[in-house]
Amino acid sequence: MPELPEVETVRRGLAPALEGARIVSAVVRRPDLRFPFPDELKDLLEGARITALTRRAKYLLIELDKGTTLIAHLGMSGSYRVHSLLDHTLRSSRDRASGPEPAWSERPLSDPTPLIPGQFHYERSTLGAHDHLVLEVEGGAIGPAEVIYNDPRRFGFVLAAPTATLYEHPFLAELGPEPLGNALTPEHLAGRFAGKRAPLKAALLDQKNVAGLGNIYVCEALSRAHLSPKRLAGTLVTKKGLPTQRLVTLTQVIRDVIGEAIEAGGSSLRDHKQTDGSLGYFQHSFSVYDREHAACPTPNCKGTVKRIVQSGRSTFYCPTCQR
DNA sequence: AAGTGAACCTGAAGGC
DNA sequence: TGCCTTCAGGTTCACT
Repeated sequence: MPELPEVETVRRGLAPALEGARIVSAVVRRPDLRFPFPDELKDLLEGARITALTRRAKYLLIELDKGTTLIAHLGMSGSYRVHSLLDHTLRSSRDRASGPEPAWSERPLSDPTPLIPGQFHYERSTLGAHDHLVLEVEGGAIGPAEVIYNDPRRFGFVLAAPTATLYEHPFLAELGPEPLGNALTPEHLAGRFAGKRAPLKAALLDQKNVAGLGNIYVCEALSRAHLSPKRLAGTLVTKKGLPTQRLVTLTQVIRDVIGEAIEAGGSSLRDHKQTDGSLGYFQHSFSVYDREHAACPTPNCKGTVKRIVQSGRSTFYCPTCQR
């Protein structure tokens, strides 16, 4: 699922449950995802307080008060869901304000001890085969809750790194600038692209050049910039190593696309849901992604969106107006 | 050195 | 219905 806007949406969805919360229990339901889980992950998590929940590129960074930060990646199919364990009365009054009653279970836990004195504790959500990590937390903004990581394809992972040297971790050290940060400039990209013979599609997917773009948003950015995904990256740099006007435009549309997608809650393909079960809606704004044979959305362009394969992945673009 | 393709997994969708 | 193929929002590794 996840490119930068989707991961940022996940982060925002998890923050009310996790930030400032204490992890009451952790269940690790298999020994590994793409990589083995850290040794004693369960012991590391249980009793820890989450002091910050941030994001870098497509990585979620879960900072614990033990001097350790978890580096979590969603791979292609990872998702989190949050299941409130709040008292029935509290949930009812809150949910009445914003929609229909949710179908939570009212059966009490086998352990009748209330999580918080005076509150009733409801049954945990039913777990499926691909629910790999289950955290029970309390003390975040929404109170007691379960946070469950699901990942059918298991391309995602959770690693632990010392907080003090977090950004020296191999997965973070070489990342390019955040698309919405000040470090992403036409000059930066000119420096990265100069002399490069890789097609723009591949150059923008390379996380060392700019962080957080994936197949969707590269296609969308190139469409808006009217640049062919097959054009060589080096052609956007002058002989003196300066950005061309086209590269200035490309830099701006990357910001625009990513910013708009975050505001829309990301893109929901194949029924992917946010942490609260709702859907992002940026997919309705796609210009070209997954729109093969559709009319090109560029004003006055009579072209048709075409699908090609570049380095084994689908690229969607309009050959008429993207040059 | 840099650039391309295969590999890692499961599940959904489409063709026959 | 069922079987087969293809494809999927990512990343790393092994080859030219």
